[in-house]
Amino acid sequence: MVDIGLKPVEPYSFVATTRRLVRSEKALYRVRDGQFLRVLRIQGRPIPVEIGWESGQVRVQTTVELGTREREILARLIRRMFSLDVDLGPFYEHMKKESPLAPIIEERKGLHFVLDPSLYECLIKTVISQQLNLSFAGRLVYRLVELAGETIRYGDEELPVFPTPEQVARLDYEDLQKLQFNRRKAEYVIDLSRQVADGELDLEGLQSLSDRQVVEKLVALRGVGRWTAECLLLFGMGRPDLLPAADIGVRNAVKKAFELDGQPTEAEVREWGEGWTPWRSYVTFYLWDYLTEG
DNA sequence: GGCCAGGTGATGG
DNA sequence: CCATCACATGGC
Repeated sequence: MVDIGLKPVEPYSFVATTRRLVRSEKALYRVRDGQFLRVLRIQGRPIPVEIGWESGQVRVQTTVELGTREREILARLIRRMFSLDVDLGPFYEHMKKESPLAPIIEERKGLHFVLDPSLYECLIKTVISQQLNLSFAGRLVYRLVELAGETIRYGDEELPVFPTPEQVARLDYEDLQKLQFNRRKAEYVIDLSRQVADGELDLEGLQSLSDRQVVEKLVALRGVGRWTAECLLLFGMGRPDLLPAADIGVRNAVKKAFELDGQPTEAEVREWGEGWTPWRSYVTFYLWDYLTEG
């Protein structure tokens, strides 16, 4: 039995931060009266975890017995995933005179990233999402999880576990084509998983590199372009200053916020974004939220 | 029915 | 080097 309270750096809004999970992460997060339920791997062992908010803290619970070391790892993972140590004060200060973004940002005070628990999971989900509308992409992720991952029982629920690289590496391209992946995407997902499983691709080793070095390493992989590399830096690593300027969502959000007639080009978005340094990831994230949540 | 989705690599000039 | 294209499917 584990019950941990984790205090975030203020300002922090749990409701705003987890809203995205309800909408587009249904494959892996179950919602039960304001609480989130998902399986996290702690030292390779799948642990079902309940995550909620109580009196100013993130409350993490599981009925599974954990040792001291495992509890520490779990606490650290949750702190990283929910960005509990990120101080957004300087971001709000930096953006408060940026018209017309300031009010959009102000409305979302306390909204933080929710990072994926592993870079592998982030990479696979991002590759699957390439060029697809979010709802179809989410369905493909869920089908992959169902096909390749295991499930574990927690109370009266059967919970999906995101597959390991080894589990996906064992699939054939045709298995994913049957799930309505296009041929090339099936190849990307399986080939990348095989490289991770074989130890050719050390994703966690990227953590020590600069943004530029990470992009350089990742775009060398088949199926990974600049957009995917930047998303990994954003949603896998929580790096604060990435601007996926070619991204259709960012461009549509800029169009909406600045009331432009047409979609801005990648170069135009980059030019505007220069003033947002060193917080461009958070601007991106707030723009996506603005676009999807109004 | 056509066009676009939180792109990418293959192809052909 | 740059423009164009296919890719699976769903939503509008």
